[in-house]
Amino acid sequence: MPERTLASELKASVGRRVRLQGWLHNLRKQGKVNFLILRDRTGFVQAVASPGEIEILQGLQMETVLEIEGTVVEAAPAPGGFELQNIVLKIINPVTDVAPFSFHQKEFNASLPYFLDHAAVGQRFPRQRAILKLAASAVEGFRKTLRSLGFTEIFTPKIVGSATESGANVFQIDYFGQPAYLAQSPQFYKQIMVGVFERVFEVAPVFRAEKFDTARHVNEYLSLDAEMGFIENHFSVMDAVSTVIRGMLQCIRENISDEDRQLLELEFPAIPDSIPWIYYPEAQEMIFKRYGIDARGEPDLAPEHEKAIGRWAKEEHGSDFVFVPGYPMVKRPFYTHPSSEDPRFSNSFDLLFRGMELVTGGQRLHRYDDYVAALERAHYPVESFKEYLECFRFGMPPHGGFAIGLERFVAQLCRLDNVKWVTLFPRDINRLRP
RNA sequence: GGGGGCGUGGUGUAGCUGGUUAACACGCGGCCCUGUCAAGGCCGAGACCGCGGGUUCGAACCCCGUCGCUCCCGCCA
Repeated sequence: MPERTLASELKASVGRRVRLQGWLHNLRKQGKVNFLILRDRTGFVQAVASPGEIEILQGLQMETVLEIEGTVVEAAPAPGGFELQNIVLKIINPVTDVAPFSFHQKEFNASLPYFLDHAAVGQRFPRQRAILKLAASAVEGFRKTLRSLGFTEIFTPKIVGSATESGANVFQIDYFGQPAYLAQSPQFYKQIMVGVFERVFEVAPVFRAEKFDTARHVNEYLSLDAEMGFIENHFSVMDAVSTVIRGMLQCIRENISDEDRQLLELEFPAIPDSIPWIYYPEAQEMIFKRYGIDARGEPDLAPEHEKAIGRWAKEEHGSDFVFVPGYPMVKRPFYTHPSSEDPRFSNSFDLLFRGMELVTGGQRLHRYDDYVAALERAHYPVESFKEYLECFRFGMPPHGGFAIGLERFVAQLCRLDNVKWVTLFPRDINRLRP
């Protein structure tokens, strides 16, 4: 009995008797000649069968797990040019119920809520597999690029004793009788680790107890975090972000198959050698003058403003990405480093991707006294940040970092209308399962 | 915390200026077909139109309530 052959290896096995295993993806019965499509992790294989050869499938449904033994034949009319003939089928695990989806349909005709209810099966859709594979490549690119820049990967706790930023928006849990929280961000830990490795990154979920129900929020998402020491200012961090984004796109480009690329109708984004940037107040002036949207003086950008800035970047600079540095301090967390020119504004930035906020980053405070002052200004008790602040008493270099929302990156890249298509089993305001 | 939209066979939708056999596509079952590839053709099963109440001679279609889903704003990745 030959070893298992994969769909992708068919070409190399012409003329040989092979054995494939996978799922019954489709069965086109047409009398004397029938076509059976088997799906495995590498793709699809067509097998030609006589009525007698598929008799065993009587009463069975799609997604039945099968073994097909057959002879590989080069056949011009077969998809891909190769197919199996003279087959012998063996049922590995029969399916008798009708699946909630028909995966072989060209059109993806499932609504998001129905899809999510049946995501345990729905993720088998070729389109979903393509999305998830792309997400994996994005993360691989993130890791690869940062490692090449001298960053060390770290793993920080997700159960924490105090809230990172405001105290609101955290999930509280019962930790052996005392209150604990799910980490909203690895912020403190990655800063601490700058004192150890200078440059660190982490790929991990973060938890946000925000009661939002929008196409771009989920309550648990994958945050691609990085933090680096010995920087000049936030522009040093922006340079790193540019390199990382480019590395992620490059890795996706290298790994994606032509089939997946077509399936997703993937359009690689326009990313010039230097990603354009526009200062926060200038961005507000610009969208007022250019698009008549008045957000001047407002401390934050609304989605509408981000879309306008994204449009401007595309029209003026041919870029799907645009940095907006210089957000007002009032809207940024206490550890944010103020601008040396105007302390009302910060050395922090957002990166917009096709008009959506994708990355937030910036320079952090690095002197102990500055932290104490910042915490007092924000009316936070210094005491509860004591352990976090300890590292700043023993020498921290000027540093900064950023966080990329993976789901948003992939959703924007694939032009999906909701990040939940990208999130394997999304946790949202009213969905805790599957 | 505010605001909008939707809720029709298993799925995705049409019907919604009220009129009584609720339509289409996919899926499902049967039959036909020796080259399909979103196979095709014919036949068939399957929804009393989220739920409750109201208006009316008559409601999937109008009104009220309720539940569910979804999206937007606040926030943010």
